This record gives sequence, structure tokens and C-alpha cells, in this order.
Amino acid sequence: MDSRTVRSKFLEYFESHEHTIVNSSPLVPIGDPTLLFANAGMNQFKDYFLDKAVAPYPRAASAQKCMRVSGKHNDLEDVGRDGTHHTFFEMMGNWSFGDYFKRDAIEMAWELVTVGYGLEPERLWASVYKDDDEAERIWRKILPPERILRFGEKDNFWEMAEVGPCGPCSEIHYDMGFGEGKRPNDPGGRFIEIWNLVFMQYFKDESGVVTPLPKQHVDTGLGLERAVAILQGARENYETDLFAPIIGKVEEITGADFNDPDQRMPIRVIADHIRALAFAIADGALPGNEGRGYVLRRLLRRASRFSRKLGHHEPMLFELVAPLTDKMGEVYPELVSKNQHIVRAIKSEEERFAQTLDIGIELFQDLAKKAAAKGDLTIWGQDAFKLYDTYGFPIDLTELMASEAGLVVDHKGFTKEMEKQRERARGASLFDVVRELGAGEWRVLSEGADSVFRGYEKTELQAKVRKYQTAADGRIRLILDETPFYAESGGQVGDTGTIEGDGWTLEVEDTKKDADSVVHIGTLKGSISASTEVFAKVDSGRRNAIRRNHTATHLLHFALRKVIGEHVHQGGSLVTPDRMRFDYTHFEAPSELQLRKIERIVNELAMADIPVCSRELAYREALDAGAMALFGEKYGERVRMISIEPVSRELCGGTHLSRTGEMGAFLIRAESSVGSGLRRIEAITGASVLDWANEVRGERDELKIILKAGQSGDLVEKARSMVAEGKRLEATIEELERARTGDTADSLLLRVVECPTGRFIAEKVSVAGRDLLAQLVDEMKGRIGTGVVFLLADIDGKAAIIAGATPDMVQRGVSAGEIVHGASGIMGGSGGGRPDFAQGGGRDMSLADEAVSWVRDRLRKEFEAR
RNA sequence: GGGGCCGUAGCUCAGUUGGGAGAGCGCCAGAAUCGCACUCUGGAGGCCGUGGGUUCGACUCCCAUCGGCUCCA
Repeated sequence: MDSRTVRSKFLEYFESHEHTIVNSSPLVPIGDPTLLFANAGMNQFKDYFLDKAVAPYPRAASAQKCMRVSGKHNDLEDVGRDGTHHTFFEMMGNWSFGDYFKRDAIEMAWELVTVGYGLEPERLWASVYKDDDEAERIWRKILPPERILRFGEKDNFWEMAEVGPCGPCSEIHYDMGFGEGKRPNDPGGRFIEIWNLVFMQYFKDESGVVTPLPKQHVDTGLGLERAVAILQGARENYETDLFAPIIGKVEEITGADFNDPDQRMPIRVIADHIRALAFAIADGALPGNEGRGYVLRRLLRRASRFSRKLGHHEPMLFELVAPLTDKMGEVYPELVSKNQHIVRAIKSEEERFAQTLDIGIELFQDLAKKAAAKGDLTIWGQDAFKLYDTYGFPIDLTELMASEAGLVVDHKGFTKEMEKQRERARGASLFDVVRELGAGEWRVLSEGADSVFRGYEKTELQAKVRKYQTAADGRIRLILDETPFYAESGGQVGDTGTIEGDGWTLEVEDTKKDADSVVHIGTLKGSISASTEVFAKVDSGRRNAIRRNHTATHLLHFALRKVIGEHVHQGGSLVTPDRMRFDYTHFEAPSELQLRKIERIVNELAMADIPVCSRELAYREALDAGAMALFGEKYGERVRMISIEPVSRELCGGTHLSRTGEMGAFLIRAESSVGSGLRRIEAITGASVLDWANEVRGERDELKIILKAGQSGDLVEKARSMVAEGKRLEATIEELERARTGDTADSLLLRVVECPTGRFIAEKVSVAGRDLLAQLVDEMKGRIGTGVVFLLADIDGKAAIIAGATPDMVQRGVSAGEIVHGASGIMGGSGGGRPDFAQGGGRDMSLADEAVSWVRDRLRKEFEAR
């Protein structure tokens, strides 16, 4: 049975049992900051279990893309060591939202496993939580009692977090028939857990007290890779049809052999990581240096290191995208549509890593040389850590290179440094959590459904207050039964406006979403009374500006694809009343010409004054109609499609114009790079364009006046000639200064003081700059042949002092530095330098003569002494 | 979110207690050649990322900011 059949059998089975089949949510979760990547089938249903939202269907089933690379579920280090751990995998599951419970869940699972998948019942075992008699009773009707086992919290009790829904679970285990172990949960690999059924029936509060939930849910998980391995009789997950094409390609490129025990682990790692990378990138993530991007970077580097272990030093991971896409592209079409993007992202990251390695190797060789010079055979932990921490050079590579050079790495020191680094990061992140606390209790004023959004039709309406609370910063958070306020979502900022009640007004400064509720946040004038009737009014001028910018993003999206190419996809956007920001996938900066073209297309579409239609329909129906769904965005069953025919159909919950003509005008203000493969356009519409034009016009008019270009004069030509003139003048001044310095030099020659053992000049001169003074000192040194030159000049009200001594004088012990030091000290400054050339300065020019005469006295004495 | 490192000529980089901005490659011109390459000679090209501060004086020290790399969360 191939993997596709395993997956489709699962979904078809539950579909035939009244389950709604739900698409996998993207790996990159939006609207859940607690999660780096989707890591379980239930992620997208979390709000239903937490009772924050009502499930639109009583039962559901899905095959969910998952990644476990950080946090509680971190399988990264185990990947490759055995045949069962993965960073990326698919989790199949079925759910009941307050519908069926233990009996149906167990019976359906059993039927699918034995009848649907045809596993021998004799090889199956069940486990239940030690206190769950109900589950055991149900199993007893299916299995002999000796194959039903009870386990404690560790194996058979599930909780979402420290606080939240929890409950016992029951697992189905399969006896592989080989390997060690006598019964499930024994080490040795003979028994494999294939399906975990979680029965959510309790709620655990802060103090650890467990109370029954009003509604009982079921959450199950059956790992696809594991199921496929069992059904194909494979010894491990990597020997199934899911991985075979990828491994085949690795063998082809590197010449390695998966059956060679030494090469098995590297190949597993590569095959696993490429799947995680490709799927994550397809869902909108990119390798980078923080957050989920950083996880991807680490995955890629780990895979790349292992490909080097196989003796392959060129980028190769990107070539594995093709076999993966062939295998899974039909089920996950994003692999196909983003193919080019995925390949390029991976390839460029591989190249970047190669560069990092090159730099690291050089640094390592420096270290090795230094160690050798000291006769020390150790690479110290601090150095190894610096190599790792600052330059990203992998520690295992440092160790490898060290042993090749006959050196040892101070492993203890390295771990110590690493631990220090962890402590720092932990200490810092704890701080954040504290700040989140401190919001007051909710005060409930009326019961019933809340936050029905009316903002598509109206900007003001009569409403009822449901509840409110005081936030930590003293602002009020308020929820209505229905509202015209749009809550921040899909890049569009929240509305502002007012909510007026009986004797009070809330100035709404921001509107946000909490699960399905619309929270109005603002400052309160007066105090909220018991009467719940209010009048809610959105700042409609601001809203209109937002609508213009939002519709513009859709048109821009179209124009970008038309001018730059179909591979362009929206990566994210920000829509505010003042401007819009649009991130898109592309690998190089568009040319000025392309940008002008894009701008023109959007403006032409605005001038064509096309109607903007919105329609609510089923998600699948919308996709069939060719609507563009953005990756990274979570969609419900019913979606809103915004269409501007014939150029644009997008799923979007935002507020839009009714006709494109209302946009007025569209202007691109900036185009820049956000990161590799992602670029950003910032643009404005409507009156903002006029404001911009006026600003530019104002500047132009001012320039005309300043440059005296007149009404008809050519501003550019004028500016050009002025700059040229400026350059010419600078050159002339420099020449004149130099000539004057020359003159000064001539006249200084007349002021040379002759002593029996040499001569010197100590004078106050007038030059324009410090560098000219230095030149003059050099010049004079040359002219007097042997002796000392001391010059002082007024530069911007402060004294610049420079002295020089000819080499023979230096040999005789004269120090220009000491002279400058003394002279500058007199003038309230300081200075120093080399014996042959020194400079300094003073604050008080009125002491110049005093300083000069001090120098003369000192030099006279020195010359007499020698 | 918390650290570390780096921003100097078109490119790769040097710049040693704060004291006159450098090298190699590339570019331009000249010499040599029938011509090209090599070679030799000369030259152009720098707000030392940006903005503050300390100082007589900052590429150098301090603070902020922007950009790149990197580690931890």
C-alpha cells in the first residue's frame, strides 16, 4: 500500500463517518505567536478546544504537515540516529468537538486499522490511562485483557499546557515481530505506537486543580510515516516510498550507499531535512537569522554538513526538491507552484553556508598556528566557542579539523561558554512574560454572541456592550455584540473611532482580535454605566484611506505578476491609512523601468473604474474559481473573495473600495530588500499622492529660488554647473592656499634662529588648515636641512600646534613630541606624537606668544647644551 | 527578545596605546608591440555606513542608529 493510499484511506474512512475533511494548515502558523511551526494536527483547532471559538463542524479529520524542531517537542538531534525520528512529518487525525467520545473513537480507530489497513488483530495491543476504566471496558470488547495495558501520566495522560484542557489517552501499539521488548513501551523497538487517542475531559487550572470540562472532545494522531512503514513491512520509515526517491537521488549525486551502515545516518538526515526545508519554504518561511528562519538555517546547515560527510562538497540539497515534488506535489500543490522559489532559496542558502565555512577555515588555521607557536596542543573552549558563536563555524567541524592537525578541542570550556549564552537568553525572555500580566478581570454586562462584524456595510451603528476590562496600561478593552470596527488582520490595521454610551465615551485607538472576538482598545472618558446601549462609530475618513490602500495592494499584486513574472507571491502586507507596504517573493531588484510599468498598470486599472466585488463562499469553491490564497494565512470554511474582474481574485477579509476609481492615484515611494528572496514595495494612494506631489513641488520651487533658476530655467543643468563651479573653486582655493603656504615658507626662512649646533624655527603662522600646517612643517624641515621646526596657527579660534625635527636632531635626542607637549600645555591643551613629527593643540590663542617664546628658550638651551 | 563580530577606493582587505588614509586586483593614460596578452611607468578614484559625544585633534574611544554575518531563546 503506497503512502498516497494510506493517506487517502484515512480521510475517506472518516469522511464516510460524517467527518468534515479539513486541509492541512500551513506549517507557518499565523495568529499564534506561541508556535514556531505547526507541530500537531490539532493546532488549527486549538481555539475550539479552548472554547474561544465555536467549531463550524462537530467532527473533522485531516492530514497535517508538522515540524518538530524546537521547544517541548524537539526531535532535531535524534533525526538520523534511528529510522523513526523526523523534523517534518504528516500527522493524520480525527476530531470530535463535543460530539462523540471514547466509544466511537476507539471503535472507529480499530475498524480502520484492522479492516481498512488490514493489520492483523493478533499483533495489536492497546494501552489506557491507569484510572480510565471506561476506556478499558471498551477495549475489552475488542481485545483479550492481556493485551490491554495500563500506564501512568507519562505515557497515557495528555495536557495542552501547564494550564488548559487535558485528559487520559489510549494508544494502539503494533508488534513488529522482531526487535527487543516483551510488551508496548518496553525499549527495543519491537512494539511501535501507531495511534494515540486523546480524550479531553478535564480542565487544569493554575493551582493544578482538575475539573471536568462541560464539553468533551476527542483529538487523535496517527503518524503517516510510521503507518506507511508498517503497512509496507519496512524496517524503518526511510525505507518507504515516501523517502525512496529522495534517497535514490542522494545516492546518485554523492555516490553513497544507503545500505552502508556508515552512510546511513547522513543520508537519513539529508532526506529528512530536505522535506522540512521544502515544505516550510513553500509555506512562506525562509532561512534567516532569527525565529523560524533560524531554525531553517540550522536544518540546512546540518544537512549540508552531512552531505560533506558523504564526501560531497558542492551545493546539492536543492537538487532533491525535484524528487520530493514528484512524490508529493499532487497532494501538496504548493510544492509545485512554489517550486522555483524553493529551489532558489535552498541553493542560495547552501552557497552562503559554503562561504561561512571558508571564512571559518581561515580563522581556524590562525588559531592552529598560534597554538603551535606556543607549543600548546589545545584549541581552547573560548576560542572554539567564538568561532561558533560569532562566525557560525560548526563545533564538530572544529573538532574534525583539530584532530587532523593533531590538536585537541577543549570541549568542557566550549560547553561552559554555551551554557552561559543560554542563561543570558533565558534571563532575557523571562522578563517579557512578566510584562504580559496585569490585565484586570472581565466585567460582563450582557450575554450572547459577540463581535458580529458589520463593517463591510456600515461604519456606524447602535450596539450593546458585552463585556470590558481594564488593561495593564490603564486603557479599556471592550467587546460589543456587533461592531462596525475592523480588527487588525491580514495586514490591515485596526479601525479607530468612538463608542458612546450613557454618560461615557470610549476613544477607540486600536481594534484587535482575540480569537473570534473584536476587542476595541482605547481611553475612557466618564465611567461605563450599567446601561449597555451604545453608538459605535468608525472614523470613516481614516477607513476610506485604508480601503484605498488595501484595494491597491490587490492591484499591485496583479501588476507585479504581470511585469516581473508569475512566480511573484505575496509574502505579507501592511495597510494603514497613510501608506501600504507589500512584501513579495523575488530574487533581485526590479529595474526602474519595471517599477514605472507596474505603477502605470495600477493607475490604469484605477482609471478604468472597475467594480470591486466581494462574495462569501466555501473555501474550496473559491480556490476552484482561481482565487489566490496567501500562504501563511489561515482560512475558515467560509471565505470572502474579493474580485476585480478580470485581473484579480483574492481571498481577503479586509475592507475594500466599491470601485477602483475611488483610489484616485497610486504611487510607489520605495522598493527595497527585506531578506534573501523577499522584496518590499511601499506605496501611497489618493490624497497622499497629491500631498507628495505638493511636497515635491514645494521643494522644486524652493530650489529654483535658491539656485536662481527662474521660471523657465533648467534646474538640473543649473545644479550641475553649480556643483562643477564648486569643485573648480575648491581646486582654486587649494592652489591659492598652497601658494600662500609657499610664501609663508619663504618668509619663515628669514626667521631661522642659528645656534652653534643647529638651527630652529619657532613661529606663529597663518594657514587655513591643520594639514597645510603639517605640510609647511615638512617643507621647512627640508629647507633648513638640520634642526627643529615649531609652528602654531589659529584654526577656527583654537590653536593647532605642529613640530618636526630632522633625523639627525632626533638622533641627538631632540623630541618634537616633548616640545609639542610643553607648548600645548601652556595653551590649555595637550598633544604628542613621534620624535620627528608631533602635533597638538591649545584652547587659548591669547597665550600663543607665550608658548612660542617658551619653545625658543627651551630650544636655545637644548642646543647650547649639546 | 538577549549576546558576539563586521561596515575603509569599483572588488578583497590592511591600518599596532587617538597624531599626516594604505596594499593587491580592477579601471584610465603613456611606454613597448603590426595587433593582443604579458611587462614597465604614471594617474584617477575615499563625508573610513550615518548622527551625536569626549578631545587641541577621532578611521581609531563612548553613545545612538542603519545595514550585513553569526550564536542563543
